[in-house]
Amino acid sequence: MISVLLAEDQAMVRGALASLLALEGDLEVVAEVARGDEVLTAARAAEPDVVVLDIEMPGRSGLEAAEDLRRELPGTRVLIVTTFGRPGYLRRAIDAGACGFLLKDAPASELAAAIRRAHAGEQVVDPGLAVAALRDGVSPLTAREHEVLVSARESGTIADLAARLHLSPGTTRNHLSSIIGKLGVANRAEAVRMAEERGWL
Amino acid sequence: MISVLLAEDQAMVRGALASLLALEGDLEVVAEVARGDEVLTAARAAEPDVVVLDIEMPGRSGLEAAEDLRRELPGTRVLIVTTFGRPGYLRRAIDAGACGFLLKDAPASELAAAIRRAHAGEQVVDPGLAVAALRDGVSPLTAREHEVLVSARESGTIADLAARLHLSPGTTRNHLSSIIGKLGVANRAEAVRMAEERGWL
DNA sequence: CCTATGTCATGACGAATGTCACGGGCAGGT
DNA sequence: ACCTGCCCGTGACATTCGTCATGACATAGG
Repeated sequence: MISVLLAEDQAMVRGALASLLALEGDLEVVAEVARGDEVLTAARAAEPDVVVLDIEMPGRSGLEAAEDLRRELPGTRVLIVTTFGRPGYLRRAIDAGACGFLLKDAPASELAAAIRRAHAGEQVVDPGLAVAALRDGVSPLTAREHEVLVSARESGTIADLAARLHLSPGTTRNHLSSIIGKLGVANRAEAVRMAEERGWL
Repeated sequence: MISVLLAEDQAMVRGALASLLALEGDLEVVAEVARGDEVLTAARAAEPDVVVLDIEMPGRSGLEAAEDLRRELPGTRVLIVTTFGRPGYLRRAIDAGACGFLLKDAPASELAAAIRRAHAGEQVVDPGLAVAALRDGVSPLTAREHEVLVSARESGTIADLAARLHLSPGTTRNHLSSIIGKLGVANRAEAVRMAEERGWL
């Protein structure tokens, strides 16, 4: 019997996945959470064999939760299941110690199969996504540039951005210019879009 | 016995929802599709009582598919189930003749309940979302402005945008200026963000 | 018929943006 | 000690962007 912790923010999807797994004789959903920051405590309490993590969740992303688990509960296997086939997500998932990376585009039957393989210690990764991750490489941005771009996503003018980052406007523009150059785009708007779709945000 | 057509692009979610509905004794999933442009033909073939539509789908959005169904198969009940609680989505869903509007944030048990109520001829709408739709009102943009904003979402500079729309750069800027004014924002980037989160895209 | 509204266009103005050159400070590695 | 890379800042420059005034044309309504 393989015990499973399910972390997924959308209640309807979570419930549906649970009922899907309930059909399998050898799987048992022992806990469900809706937020990334509830994963660790729930995992401590339920001691599941495998944790299935969505990425986009309130509180804490699935990738961060995966790091928590590796640090605090190294025995548990982690399986990332997400909507978005962002190459950067896959890379970060592997860096965070995940055993597998599955897309919600995959047929429903694959979830149970992936859980079994993860439990057996195998790595489960979508092959097409793996080559995309290799092609796009790692983010070329420095840590600071990353911060700047993240803030730039949700703040209009440069003055706002500079104020939020406690920077001079000139420095802010220099960072943005560097980002734009590295990404080979024309605007900071396009830089944000590219970084988002690559999973570099 | 209520027959259901399930339209949802993510295979895993679709399969999970199907297995969820299979647990209910009075519901039967008679067809599943992954694309919006397959809904109509599948509905003609399967003649379901209720059609459950996701909004974001390739080929044709769930909202467009709902209009098709009302026009071609007026007897079928339509239930929209979506990730995003955009007020504009709700409004457009109602305009398209949908009987219900459900969020994937809602508990899984509500799906079956909503299907039954839709089949019984009732309207199923999230109350909080309804007031939000009333508060935000309809999109203030003209048809042309709407097009401009849609294109602006995925094209960097104004010159690109003008070329794509076969417009003069000056005209393009005027349209954008008008949009920005109506939406009360500062950038076209912010205009895009606001229109997206309101469901006006 | 007149008016309001939307579309398209031009030109001009100020503000915001992206680029570049330059310099100082601070870490890590050779 | 030296070099390299990153961070922070300044100032100047050209381009882009948002705004405004203005005008032409078409359509729909009173």
